[in-house]
Amino acid sequence: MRWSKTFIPTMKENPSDAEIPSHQLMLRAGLIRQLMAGAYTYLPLGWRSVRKAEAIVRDEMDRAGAIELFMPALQPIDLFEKTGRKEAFGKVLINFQVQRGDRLVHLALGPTHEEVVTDLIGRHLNSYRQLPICVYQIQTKFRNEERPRFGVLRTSEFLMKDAYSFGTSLEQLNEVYDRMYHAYCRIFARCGLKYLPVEAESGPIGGDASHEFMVPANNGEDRIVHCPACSYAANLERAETGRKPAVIQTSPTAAALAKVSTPGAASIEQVSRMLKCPPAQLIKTLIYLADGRAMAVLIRGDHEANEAKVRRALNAGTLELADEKMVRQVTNAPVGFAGPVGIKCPILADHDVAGIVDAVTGANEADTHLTGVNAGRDYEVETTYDLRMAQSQDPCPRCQGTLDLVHGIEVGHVFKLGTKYSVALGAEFLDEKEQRHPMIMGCYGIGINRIVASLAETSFDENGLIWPLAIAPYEVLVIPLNVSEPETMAVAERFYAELQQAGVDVLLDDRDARAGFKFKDADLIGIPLRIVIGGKGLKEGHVELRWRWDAAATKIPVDAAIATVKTMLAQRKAQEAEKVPA
RNA sequence: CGGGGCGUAGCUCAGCUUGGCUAGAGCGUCUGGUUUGGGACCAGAAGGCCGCAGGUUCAAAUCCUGUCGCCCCGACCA
Repeated sequence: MRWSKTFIPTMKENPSDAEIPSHQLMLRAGLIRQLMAGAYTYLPLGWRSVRKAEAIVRDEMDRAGAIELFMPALQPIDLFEKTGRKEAFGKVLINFQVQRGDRLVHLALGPTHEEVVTDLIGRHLNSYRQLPICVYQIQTKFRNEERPRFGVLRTSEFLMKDAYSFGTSLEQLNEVYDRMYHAYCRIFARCGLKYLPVEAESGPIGGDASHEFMVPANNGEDRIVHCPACSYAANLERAETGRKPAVIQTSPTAAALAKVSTPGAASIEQVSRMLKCPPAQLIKTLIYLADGRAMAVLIRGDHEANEAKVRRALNAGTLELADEKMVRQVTNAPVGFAGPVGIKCPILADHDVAGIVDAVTGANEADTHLTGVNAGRDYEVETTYDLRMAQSQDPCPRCQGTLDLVHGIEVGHVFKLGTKYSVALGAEFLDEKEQRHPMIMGCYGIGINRIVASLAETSFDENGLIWPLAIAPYEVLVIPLNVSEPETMAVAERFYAELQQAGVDVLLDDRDARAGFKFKDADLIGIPLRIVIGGKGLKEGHVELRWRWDAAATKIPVDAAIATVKTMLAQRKAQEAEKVPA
């Protein structure tokens, strides 16, 4: 492509409403333009990168045995009512009524396609002989994001690869799941991303039923813990810690229990300020309803409870914070003054709670707290549990290492669904014994735009983007220094034609602009290999080749240049391919 | 949905506090010339419903009310 014939609106200055690198660079490099909050146009350069990511995803899905199809974004609302997801999605589901003849049709724009695909497969596949099957599509999804942000990272309309597997058994599910997991590793590696598969909340099936694929990035919205020693990784909701149950014994130096008046101080922060003690000295007493029964959960004041862990520790089906009435019932006090001493419900304590000497807790009495509270003496717990969110520096649950807390961008998710949708929509099969069973499903998503955005977010320098060969809009950029010099242009045109013939994605900067100007643009849009033609170099018979990530260019004789470029590209591709798991 | 910020030229922003002549600058664009290896220089030009609506006033980019949009923090995110 000739630069003068395409559309690459680069910008020297940062638009004021872009704050994170990927957003700024994608705008400045002419990859995207915003239409409204949460909706972006992909300009020619950006779209080429998206298409390359899409091609890699498609290639690997096919390789993993998934079958491509294409479902409508328009869906009847009834399907979402049948699965209960109209309520579950709430306002996120874009849906509306349209007039059709004399009636109204209620439609939704697909936020994902479990309903449609389950309905489809359930209608047409009925026998265990036809299973397992895994289908996928690459398609625009719609979600009315409450708060779109970070440029293209969180939008209301986005390109997603979504795959769905249907099988007759958990074994079949696990087999597809593993294949998808492996395909995902290959996809992200081929895209040149540094990625981390992390354990995620797994819903009804339990176990290792869900993994998110994360790209570590400072501006990522998700938080993940990661052990550099053993590569354990999990998202924050899921992350275990390697802390051990505390030995419950009262310190010999323990102070006496004392009541203090704390009028109006109902939060950790208020109490800590009023009593001039650090939050870590306080015990947060949260009253939960576990399957309808009240339960006091003790967490150190500076920590955050993890409800999923509490639910697992209790083996409870449902867990919710108790309302004010229930809190009054078990504590005889308004919300904010609960404590373990004398409380009228069972107690569940986090590991870090029992070791606090002379803790401060609510006194189960309005406007009053207790000091000198010690486990074993003032309240009883048999053992302690891992009930809080993991933190940086926590011990690793799998090895002797310590955990890091990093931010990440979720680019993919594999999930064992089970039978939730097949039961709701009647997708059943007959087994060998002519018995009817719901199909066992898995779903597997990849945010295509996020692949491109997370590269932009993690691969750049002060001059602009740095694309890996696999996702770069063009592989090679040919820059004639001076387009009005016939000798220069003759070489540039020849290179351009020969590279095109060789199947190389090449962009020719044929603009009549100064060299420095072209160099700045070249660095900004980040094409991996740059060929500079003209000036003294050409008179001496050579051109310059430079990788975007290298500091200096190499001089190559004009006649050897094309062969060298081909070799360099081949070598680089081989290098990038080395990182892809077999 | 709670909190905060911002809407003036394609982009970045000044002007608004304390109302007053024809609304400014830099970058970009166009024309001509000089230049030509890291976003050049000179001369000239075009480009504005000062987000929108209403109000106050002799007079509004500026003050008031409403509204729309965008950004950020938080809540939310199968």
